[in-house]
Formats: sequence, structure tokens, C-alpha cells
Amino acid sequence: MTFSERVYSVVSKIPAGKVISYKTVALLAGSPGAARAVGTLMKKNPNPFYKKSKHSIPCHRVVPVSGKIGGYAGGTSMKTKLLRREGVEIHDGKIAINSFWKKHN
DNA sequence: TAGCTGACGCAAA
DNA sequence: ATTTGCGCCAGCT
Repeated sequence: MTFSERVYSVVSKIPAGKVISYKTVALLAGSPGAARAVGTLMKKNPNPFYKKSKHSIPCHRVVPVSGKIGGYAGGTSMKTKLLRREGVEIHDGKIAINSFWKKHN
């Protein structure tokens, strides 16, 4: 199991309506300080969520710990729309703290 | 093998 | 509250 495989595995488990930070993904993937590397992987994402296959990766649900939108291959405005469509609360370009996914719950 | 890059994070200013 | 600088790590020339 490579780092990238673990990352994609974690991201694919994020429930709709919730988000997770790059940092947390890196942590769950077993490499605590690889937040930046996670971003690289999302950009290279081989399975965009809209394919809706069971292997799709909802990369739009991965955001910065700062609560801002962060980047997105299809444009940040698109990323915001997608998140809102799934029920994520975004006010003035900031994601509500309660929208962050917690692995327990 | 050796740099270079970036959808990040954090601390200092 | 913002902006800037620097460290980070895996992937890609």
C-alpha cells in the first residue's frame, strides 16, 4: 500500500456534507507532515467525483485547516458550489467549523 | 540520483 | 486580521 493509495482511500470515505483538511488526510494516511503532498495528489486525482463510480475521489471535500476553500482543478468557485450543494455551510468564503469531519461520530 | 514543484501549515511580523 | 517567509513530503522531471 503506497502513500497515495492510502490518501485516496481516506478521501473516498469522507461523507457528503462534510469536509476534512489536507493535514488530517496526511495524518490518517500515516504521514503527519505531508499535507502539501496530499494537495499534489488531489490535483493529479485520477478519479474525479463526478464519475460517480465506486472508486471516485471526492477531492472537493478536502480543504485547508484555515477553513478557507483552498484550491481546485475546476476552479475554487466550482468547489464552493459543490460543497454547498452537499450541505456544507460556507459563509463569506469560510467553511463552518462544524462541517469538518471527525473520524469517530 | 538530484533537483524542482505545489489544491499546505504555521509562526513571526 | 493579513501578509510573508520557510519548512515539509511525495511525485515528477
